[in-house]
Amino acid sequence: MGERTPNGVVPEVPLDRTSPVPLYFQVATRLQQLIEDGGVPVGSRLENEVELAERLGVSRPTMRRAIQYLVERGMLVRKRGVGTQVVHPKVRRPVELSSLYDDLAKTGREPRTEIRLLDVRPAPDHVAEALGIAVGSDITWFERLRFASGEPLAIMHNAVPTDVLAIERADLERRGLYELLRAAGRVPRMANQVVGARTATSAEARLLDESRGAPLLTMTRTAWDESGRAVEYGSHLYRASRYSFELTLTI
Amino acid sequence: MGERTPNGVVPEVPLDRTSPVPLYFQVATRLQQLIEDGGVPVGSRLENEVELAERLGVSRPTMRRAIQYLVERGMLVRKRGVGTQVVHPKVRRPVELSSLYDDLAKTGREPRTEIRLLDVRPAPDHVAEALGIAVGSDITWFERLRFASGEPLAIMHNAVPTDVLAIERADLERRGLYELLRAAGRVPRMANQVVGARTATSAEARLLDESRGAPLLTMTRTAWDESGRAVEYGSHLYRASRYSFELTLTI
DNA sequence: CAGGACGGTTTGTCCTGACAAAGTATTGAC
DNA sequence: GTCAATACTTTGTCAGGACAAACCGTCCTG
Repeated sequence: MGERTPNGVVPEVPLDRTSPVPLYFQVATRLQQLIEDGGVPVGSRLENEVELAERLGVSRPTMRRAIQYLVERGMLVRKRGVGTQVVHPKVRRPVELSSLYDDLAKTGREPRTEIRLLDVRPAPDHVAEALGIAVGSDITWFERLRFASGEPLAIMHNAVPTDVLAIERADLERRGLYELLRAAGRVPRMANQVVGARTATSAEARLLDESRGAPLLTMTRTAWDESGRAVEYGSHLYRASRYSFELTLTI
Repeated sequence: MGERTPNGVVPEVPLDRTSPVPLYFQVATRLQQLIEDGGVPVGSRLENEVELAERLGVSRPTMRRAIQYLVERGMLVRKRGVGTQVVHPKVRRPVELSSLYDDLAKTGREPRTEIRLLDVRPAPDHVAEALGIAVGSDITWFERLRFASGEPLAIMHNAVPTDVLAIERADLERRGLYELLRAAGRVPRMANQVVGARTATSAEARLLDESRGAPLLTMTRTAWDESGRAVEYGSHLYRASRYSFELTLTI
């Protein structure tokens, strides 16, 4: 009898079938908690999905969907004929499409923004191309200086098509661009970024409180909303001494 | 009667039920082709999934799975009560976990590698921590200089645990690290990267054919295989004048 | 004419059932 | 003892059906 007993046993889970939260999600969330809290040790094998579904009182497709969800997050690995294993709970979310403002606010680093320029102008060639709009279409163009905890961190140039969102100077000072876009229902869903480096000109150095020739991280980005419409083009400069990009990749 | 006729009509698809390729994947691939070739215009709405399933001769779950696959790739967007829309076919794959060597080879830029150092040593603190192994465990440590089309491009320091893979100098000269890992069955599936910038020291500048103080892109990365085992730690330096990172993000 | 109620459309969730394919372990033959 | 055939376990794929929830447009009422 080839019984391969699993070593990661999932206790019963209280499910709420009246809740608007889908069943598969309730199961997935509970499982994720168990893994993160160490209730199901890393490297252990889960029970097979048929048993699991039966014991938790859900159908196999629902159980599969919950497991699949965690597989996509990189918490579980499945092999046909073998089983489902818990792997490396540290690395989780694929990549976050977040804004600098959000990142700073989340880590309590008091973001502040100084708007150095804001006007409506026809889109120049490279901006129009990046946004996929006609050259000369109206865009709001602005330059911001971003501070964190009182220190300058980045110079940001951005373009937003005027028919996507009318940008007010006052709003932009208090809230991040992405927050404004989200509030207007223009939620960025996809972005293409190019990250590079160069040295600071004297003008840039002065603004960023660095010396001429200091290393800067450059990032240019185009973001689209869920309907595929380009909502933002950005060309940013970060002080390399204070900022770096962190990202998690999965195949 | 509120009939909302779709404007993106999917023609019948020849499906091969004897093929080992899953049905849902055949459907998805065909659909993807149609979108990329412009057969189904961007912005158009697809027929509803029930009809589509019926016409293609598959069940609704299968049809849903095919559509879901393309939604995850960012080619389609669905809204309950509305339908499925084609969006922006340009931006596709989430992120690729590829190696510099592969990238260069693919674009025909003749990668060449010079191994400047290779030995087995106990893992120092920061490497052990990044790899999640005990301090002092044996690793293969090596420094490589990577050329593209005859010009120096990057200085790469890497560590690979000896029990993951025994690295031979000769192999490394002809093939990329990731190719070696894959060949040994240690396929990298997940990676954590931090990208920053700094200026070159004179030693680094000499190697890279730059001048002292030239901007460099820095990248440190830890990669894991599918079982969650750390297979590689890398600390790389790229000439910012010749290299930048490009990535696509989705929520 | 404005605004809410209503109905139709479309995707989302969930279930049961069945067979296929890939690994793993056991068994049996040589 | 070694190796190949076999049985078993586990995940992968697929079908068909049912109801719920969100969205859109229309109609009716005030």
